[in-house]
Amino acid sequence: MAGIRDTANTPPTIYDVARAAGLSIASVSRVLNGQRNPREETRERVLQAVAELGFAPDGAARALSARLKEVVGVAVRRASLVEAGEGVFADEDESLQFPDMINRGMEVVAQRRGFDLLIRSVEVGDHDTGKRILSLARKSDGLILHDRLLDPAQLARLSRQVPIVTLAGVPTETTANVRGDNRAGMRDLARHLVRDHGYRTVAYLAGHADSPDNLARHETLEAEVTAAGGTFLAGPDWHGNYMAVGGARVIDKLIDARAALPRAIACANDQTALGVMSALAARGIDVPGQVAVCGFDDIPVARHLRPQLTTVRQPIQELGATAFEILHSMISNGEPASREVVLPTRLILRESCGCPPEMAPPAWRTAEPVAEGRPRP
Amino acid sequence: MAGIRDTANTPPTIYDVARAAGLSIASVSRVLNGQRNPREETRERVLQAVAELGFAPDGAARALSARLKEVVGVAVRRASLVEAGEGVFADEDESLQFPDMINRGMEVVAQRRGFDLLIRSVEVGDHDTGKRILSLARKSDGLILHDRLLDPAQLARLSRQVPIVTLAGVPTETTANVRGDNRAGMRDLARHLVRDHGYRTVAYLAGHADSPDNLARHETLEAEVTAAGGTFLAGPDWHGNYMAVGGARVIDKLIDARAALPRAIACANDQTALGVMSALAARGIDVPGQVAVCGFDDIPVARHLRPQLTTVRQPIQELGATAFEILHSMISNGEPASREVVLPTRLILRESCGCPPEMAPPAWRTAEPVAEGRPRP
DNA sequence: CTGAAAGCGCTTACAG
DNA sequence: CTGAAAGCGCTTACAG
Repeated sequence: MAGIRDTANTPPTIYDVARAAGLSIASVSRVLNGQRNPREETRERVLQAVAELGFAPDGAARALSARLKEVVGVAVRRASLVEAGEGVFADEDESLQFPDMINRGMEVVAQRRGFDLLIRSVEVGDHDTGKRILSLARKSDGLILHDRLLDPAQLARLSRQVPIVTLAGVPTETTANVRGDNRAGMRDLARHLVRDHGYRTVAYLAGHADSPDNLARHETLEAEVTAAGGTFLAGPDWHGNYMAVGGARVIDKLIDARAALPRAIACANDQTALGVMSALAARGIDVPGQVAVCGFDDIPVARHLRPQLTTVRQPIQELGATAFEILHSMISNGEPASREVVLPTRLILRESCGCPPEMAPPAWRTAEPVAEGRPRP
Repeated sequence: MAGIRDTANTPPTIYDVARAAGLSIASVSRVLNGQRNPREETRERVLQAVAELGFAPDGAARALSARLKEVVGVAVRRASLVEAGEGVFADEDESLQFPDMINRGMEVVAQRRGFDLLIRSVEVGDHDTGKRILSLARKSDGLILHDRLLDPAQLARLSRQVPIVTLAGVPTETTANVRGDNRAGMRDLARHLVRDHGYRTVAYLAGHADSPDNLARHETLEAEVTAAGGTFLAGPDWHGNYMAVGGARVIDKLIDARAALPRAIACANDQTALGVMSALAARGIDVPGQVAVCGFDDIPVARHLRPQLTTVRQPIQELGATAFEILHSMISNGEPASREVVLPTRLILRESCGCPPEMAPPAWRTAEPVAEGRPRP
């Protein structure tokens, strides 16, 4: 009962402040929120009482009364056990750098507006996914959804009640979407592989089948490769899940089945490429000598892999920052500043496609890396 | 005014449910919270109304009334511009894998208890750091603090009002701390470098000076190296900041000053080692041939670096999970299940210390990696 | 077992 | 400019 923390030592309320300042709670509230213009003396007395008591308003009470929580709910997909591999504590995939960096981008701009991020992971396919997202929504002023967490009907229903921005979806009548320019990015990559390196057989190792980004990357790569007269590989044998294990599994199966590998593999994202390179290395297959491997995203590890990963850079933190800003506009104005935002991507050539090693220091050591971003045949 | 979202289409309240079910709001609340045992018919009517309306209780109202927000505030340190380097959008350091993985570990166990994480970054040294953390506390039921965010006096004061668990501090009368076993981990690493590899000069590239973890690692390394008759280097020239830029800067300065480099450098954490290896590579210095480099943490990228990074593994996600569980015990019982938890660490030998390449597949592809964790001279 | 009412700690019209 | 009062949407004694 007598805990360490003095149970009587509960945080002060606005009533305590009012009493200490000899004023009403209304005056305290006004001073604290900068409403009207209180007399200088009133101001000072309030501020002094606040400082002495160490007062800060209770978030719940404030939210209930002001009808604003200053909280944005962020739902991230948690890999089901089936996807992540059996019995393995998949450290590697638990480190989803892409979503983590997006969240960081959101957080930075959220601070400026006085908002915080309420993070919740949801296991997709769970029958109560809808409920889990709804309850997250009721703890926040709006939602940012990573991945495809809800089916279109659920999304349509929920988005009529609460502002929602998606990060891996498509704009709808009631939701906004933020993404990178998949087609431009994949087009640049495809042309580099086919024209600059002359690869004739190129495969696409897919991400989630229900992901519009995945679809766009797939279609663009296919179009470019076939337009150039090359052979394009994709389909059931090439289905990954945006995670390293997914990429590794595809390669393992292919090799076990003694299938011929393509000259180049473009992966749905960097995490997948990481798994692919690892699986190839385990079989003694040289990258890029025998098989070239490329990713998408340019997560920070990409340049530290062996070989360094050629990829398409997305402005990851800006993706998050933009998603927050759009959501914020929906929360404050009732409608989004924009219904769809597409951020530019950029081809980053490193070793894994067959280009020479990158000699420049990593990007974080120089203002503008010189060796990156220009095609080197 | 007429936004896309029907402004009238506001989420249903418990009154709407009560009306639809022909019952009082008290009954609705009881059914929803499983209090007492309502009549079966009552239950059903409520549940049906809830489903039809898509009702979920407002988080703020629930929190205010129940005196429980089911939210845990997580404060992470944001690098100041000075630390992160001038004018650089430090992507690399913005991807702080260690804290992100800790948060993920917290999040997973938090879900089981119905809690969510409210994430806020705070710039340390900011004069209003205390206020920022206080206001975060008032939006949550308790706080988990990464890094040293508050000075002891601030911490003591705040922790009397709200449950706090630290992750890089020391236990106090009112707070609990969770950490890895720094001494055991560093001792194993030190002995490996000195005894197995026979290195005679070893430096410690420090993290934040105010970090107890940093201090313990420093002291242990120094004790082991000198006990073995080796030369130990540390001090002002070797001050990093737990980030890649910090490690790189130390190396750059040393080389610019034409200082002799030690045979081995043990870094305060992996992120620092990453910067060190990058700086050495840029100067054409071979790792581990000329200088051995080791880290601490074993973040997921460590095994993908070039050379693969030898390091001390901390159970990163368990660190987060444990911090949450302790905090939860403080929230529900008024006092912590334990005031200090020390989790075991484990030496992971890879290439950067001079050991042969790791041939086993990465940990996430096997249940228990065979080639790791045993000293190989 | 159920309902009417109080109360959680704020903000904000409404008077004065 | 300031205060008394209502109200935000719930939960929970308290009656019945």
